[in-house]
Amino acid sequence: MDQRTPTHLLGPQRSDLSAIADWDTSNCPVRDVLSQISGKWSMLLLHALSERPYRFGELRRLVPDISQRMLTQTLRDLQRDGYIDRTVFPTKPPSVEYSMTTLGHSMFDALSHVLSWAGTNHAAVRRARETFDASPV
Amino acid sequence: MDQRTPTHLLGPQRSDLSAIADWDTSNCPVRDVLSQISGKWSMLLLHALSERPYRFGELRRLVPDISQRMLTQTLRDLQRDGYIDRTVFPTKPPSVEYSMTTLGHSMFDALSHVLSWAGTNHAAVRRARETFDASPV
DNA sequence: CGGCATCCTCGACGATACTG
DNA sequence: CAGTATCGTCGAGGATGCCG
Repeated sequence: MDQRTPTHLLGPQRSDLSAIADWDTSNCPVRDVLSQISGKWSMLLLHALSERPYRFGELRRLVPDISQRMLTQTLRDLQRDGYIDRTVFPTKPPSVEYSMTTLGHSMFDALSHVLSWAGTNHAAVRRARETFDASPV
Repeated sequence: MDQRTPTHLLGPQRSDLSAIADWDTSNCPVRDVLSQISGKWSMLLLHALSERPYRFGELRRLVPDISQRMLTQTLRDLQRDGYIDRTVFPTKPPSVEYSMTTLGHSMFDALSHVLSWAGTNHAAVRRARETFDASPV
């Protein structure tokens, strides 16, 4: 095969690129999963909830520039995919707590590789960008 | 701190969530990097090029449902960020080869953790989704 | 062959107001 | 407090045609 560790972008068991063709979002596992966590706020919320559970209002204050429409919707999507749990406490007024599931934690662990890469190599990317923009070859 | 390996979503050296506030795309390293590779076609092309270099037309045939406008643009963006190289051979008619850089390979290695997670856990996510949709609590 | 220029669609996301 | 409903914007991406 190949020694480059290029993984299952395709299917679980195929590593050839012969049939990339028919992979729209609906039948490609990778795109199906990633399309949900690549939203504007998903990673921010996942990061927060990876530390400890938060209530709706707490998350709002943590991320002041998120509209509450998107906060609601993003949390719902993350819950739908099984990454976070939503617990309602029948207090008065009601309070709702969001917490990360086991599935969510395992996903975030994988994601953290990319996040830390980004933190480490951000400068290199910015330099590459500047170089490229300087000489529009 | 914390033992959960939640990484530098924030800044290079801070692991508190106290100031998530002022992180728009422009001053958050993670979002700055990820916004470029989370495009519709970026990962597909990165995956292909992680195996071997390809020419423009080859990539078109590999991914038939990409418009050639987006192929050009995505390749340009990846080149701009330093992930791939663009080599023009002055043949007649001209041919252009795209190949992954060292930076690109190191980034793709980090990304591969997420890709393989997606491949492994796609079924679990789909099940969670069905369960959620079944009972709109 | 490997593009670039133009026009258009459509869905993600924002702003605002109202509710149990 | 934790949402839902409605309307509006804006840009990613698609379709088509031309060029060195």
